[in-house]
Amino acid sequence: MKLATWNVNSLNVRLPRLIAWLAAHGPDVVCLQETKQEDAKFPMKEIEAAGYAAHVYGQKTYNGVAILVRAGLASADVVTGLPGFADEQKRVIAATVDGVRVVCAYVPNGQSVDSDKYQYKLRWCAAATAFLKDALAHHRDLAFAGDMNIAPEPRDVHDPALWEGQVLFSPPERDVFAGWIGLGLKDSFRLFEQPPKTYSWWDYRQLGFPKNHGLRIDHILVSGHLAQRCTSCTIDRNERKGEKPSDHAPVIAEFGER
DNA sequence: ATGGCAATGTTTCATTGA
Repeated sequence: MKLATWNVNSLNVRLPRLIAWLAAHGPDVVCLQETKQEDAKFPMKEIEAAGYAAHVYGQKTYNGVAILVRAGLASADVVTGLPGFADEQKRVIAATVDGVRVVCAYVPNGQSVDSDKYQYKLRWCAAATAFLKDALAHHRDLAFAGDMNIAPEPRDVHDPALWEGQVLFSPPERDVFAGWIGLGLKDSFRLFEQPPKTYSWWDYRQLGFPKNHGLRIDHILVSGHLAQRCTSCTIDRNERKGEKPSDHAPVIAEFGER
């Protein structure tokens, strides 16, 4: 199984790139974030024509998530939102695909550590941790994939001294990520040797990408059991190039047969 | 080959992102 996560920063704008990317990579499951469109406007026909079914949980302008599943693969038990956490913002969708519980998340950005949005981020993350703990108790094979808006370690930040204490790289956020690892989840990217200075997001401004001023904030975390059959995890930085790229690159993990 | 914000919605600027 090949599973990807990609913050597309508007599915409407990124649809041509997504369709081409699906054809080029042939993933089995794709977790999308920041689709920014209501479910009624989701391009179901185009996605189906590309060979995928879709579970969607969208809203206009902000947020919105979806899980694409390659045609022929069964999926079940779709859940949206974090149970018990009332939230106007549509940030989570989960489904079981080919025996793997796939949790697709768009973690709040937080804006800055002194903002209300940062407090919301931390509350949201606490609810996510509880949700994951419960899900792990029920699913041996689980993948938690998405835009986590947290760079877990200094090596995931182009300039750790500059970013220290800032939103996306503050100690409380890193503690949240460490807590997910504490649940038994593994960062699939770190299961393998990786090129240094590999990131998943680059600011559109200030030559962020050409200077590789990036952060690794998009992740595929996997349960211990699923980690055992993980054979690769890569970030497709090519997708950050060219016409109208998202500011995020896709992350792709592959898993061997059960 | 990768380039100096982008996307959205009330536009013609404000808000958000990270």
